[in-house]
Order: sequence, then structure tokens, then C-alpha cells
Amino acid sequence: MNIGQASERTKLPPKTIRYYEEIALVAPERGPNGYRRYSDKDVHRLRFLQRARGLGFTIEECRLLLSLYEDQHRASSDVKALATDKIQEIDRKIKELNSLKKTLAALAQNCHGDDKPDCPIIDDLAGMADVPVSFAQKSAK
Amino acid sequence: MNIGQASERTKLPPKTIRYYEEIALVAPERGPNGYRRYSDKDVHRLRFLQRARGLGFTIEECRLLLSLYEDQHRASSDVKALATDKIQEIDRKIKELNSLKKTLAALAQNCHGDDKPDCPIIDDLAGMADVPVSFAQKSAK
DNA sequence: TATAGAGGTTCCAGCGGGTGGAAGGTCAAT
DNA sequence: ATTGACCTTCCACCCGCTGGAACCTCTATA
Repeated sequence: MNIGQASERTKLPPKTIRYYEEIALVAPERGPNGYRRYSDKDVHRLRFLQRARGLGFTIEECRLLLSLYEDQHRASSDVKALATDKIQEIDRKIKELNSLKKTLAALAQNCHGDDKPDCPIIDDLAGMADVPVSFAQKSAK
Repeated sequence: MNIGQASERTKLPPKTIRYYEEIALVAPERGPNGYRRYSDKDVHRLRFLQRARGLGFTIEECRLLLSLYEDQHRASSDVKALATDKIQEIDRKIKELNSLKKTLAALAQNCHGDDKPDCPIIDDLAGMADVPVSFAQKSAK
């Protein structure tokens, strides 16, 4: 099938599918007209990628997962390790976002939000806050 | 002061400070030797940026915040709106991450994690899961 | 005064993960 | 024969920096 159909079946935009080929995640054949021809196996790979990406795995992790997938002798513990690492990463992000939210919420609550110029949010950003919110902000990597 | 000192005082790397100049967020003077010279006001702006970025505002939002900061007649409601928008955005992200985590955790739990090849994570990614986890995964934008 | 080292400058390239658009080739239906 | 949908390649851009090369300038010491 052509790229359009592969796109429909995988829910990946054609551009993305071509990009995945460029970075050697998938290698469809070519028809005599130069069109890419996707086998069911290719579509399968693409769907695998679509899911893994949707789960937050990076491209490189996806590459690893694919190779594990294709390795009949791989240990399922390898895959589990990758998954639990990812879970921890997600947990870290959630924590970071929660702390950010707290800070912003505290600021917003102190802001009367009318059409007068006094604004504790701005004051805090400018480093002249009189609201009791501490800002030892670590850079959001 | 030179860029190194400005860097120390703002906790922003020199590269970042130069970048902020390139995108016109700050405009230090130049000494006769071509070195950038940062006034206290510049450092103040940079610190403002450092905090706003740390709170998850994008560069463009920072630009807006700065202009609001410098507008004596701005309405504090404008700033509050920006902050509450950001809070909602953070909330959305947290929700998305939580659902991701749930999915991954369910998979990892079903994975025995030994050195035998059966692996429900891989099976699920490959779309042949027999674990009861549903995957109408929306692409993580 | 020569020199070393720390700091400054510019410019170019790359990260991840695509996305947009232009210019052109191909196919099926009218 | 023409339209329009689909396909191709290529190049540039998004964000927010970051790394590195090549070079300039300042200060301290031998």
C-alpha cells in the first residue's frame, strides 16, 4: 500500500512516516514509480512506534524496544526495566509540575485581577514580592 | 558589569543571556572593547526572565509579561489571566502524565521481568496484547 | 616585556521530533 | 486532454538553548 493508506492505518501523518524512514526506523520497498510500498509488517512496525511514542518513549527508546521486540531471545526484564525507568521519569515530571502549579496558584490567588495596576505576580517575577511565596526556582530542564 | 558577572547574578548561563539578546529580550550596552555591559536594570530583566521561565512561561509569554511589567497602566487581570491559563495547561499535562503512568504501570505489573522472552509490554506495543489494558492512546502533543 | 590564562567576541551547527511549503512526477476518472 | 488527488524530493523552520571553533582582550606574574 502507499503512504496515504499506511498513514490512515497507523494514524501517523505521512510526513512523520517519511521521517521515520529517514532515521531508519522503517524501510519500505519502492514501486517502479518510486512510490513507497508498505507491507503489513511495515504498518505493524509503524503502529508499534505510534504506541510507544504515545507512551512517551523517545525515538531512541523506541528503536531499542523495536530491537528487543525482534529479538526472540531478549529478556522481558530488559523491557520491564525500560518501562519502570519511564514511570519514574513520569513521576518526576508530575512532581515538578505540581510544585510549579502550587507556586502559580498561590500567586494567582493573591492577585485581585482587576483593572488596577498592582499585581503580585508581576511583583514576584520582578523580585519585589510582598507575598509569602518562596522562589528558589530550579530551572525546568 | 560583564556577562560573566551578570551570569552569576541571574544564574543564567552566558550563552542563554546572549541568546536572550539575540531575540531582543534584553539589550545591554557595549563597552569600547566590544564587551557587553549589563546595568542593574538589565540584570533585573534577566532575573525576571529567569523566574518566569522557571515557572514554565514560554519565551513569548515572557516577552508579554515583560511588556505588562513595564506598562504602568496594565490591568492586573491581564497577568492573572496568563497565570490561570498556565495553571490549566499544567493541569492538562499532569492529567496526561498520570494516564500515561497508569498505562505503563499496568503493563509493567503484568510483565514478570525474568529472562524468558514473554513480555506483555512488547506484546501490547505490537498490538497483540492479552492483558486487559485499553490503548486508545492519543498522541502526546 | 613576554606570556599564560581567564574571560570576552562571533559564527555555525546540532539537539528532538517533527512540520510546512515549493516544485515537480504519477495516477484514475471524467 | 485535463483535472485533482496523491506521491516524490528538498530545504527551511519551530523551541530554547548548547557546544565548539577561531579569534580578541584583559590582568597577573616571571
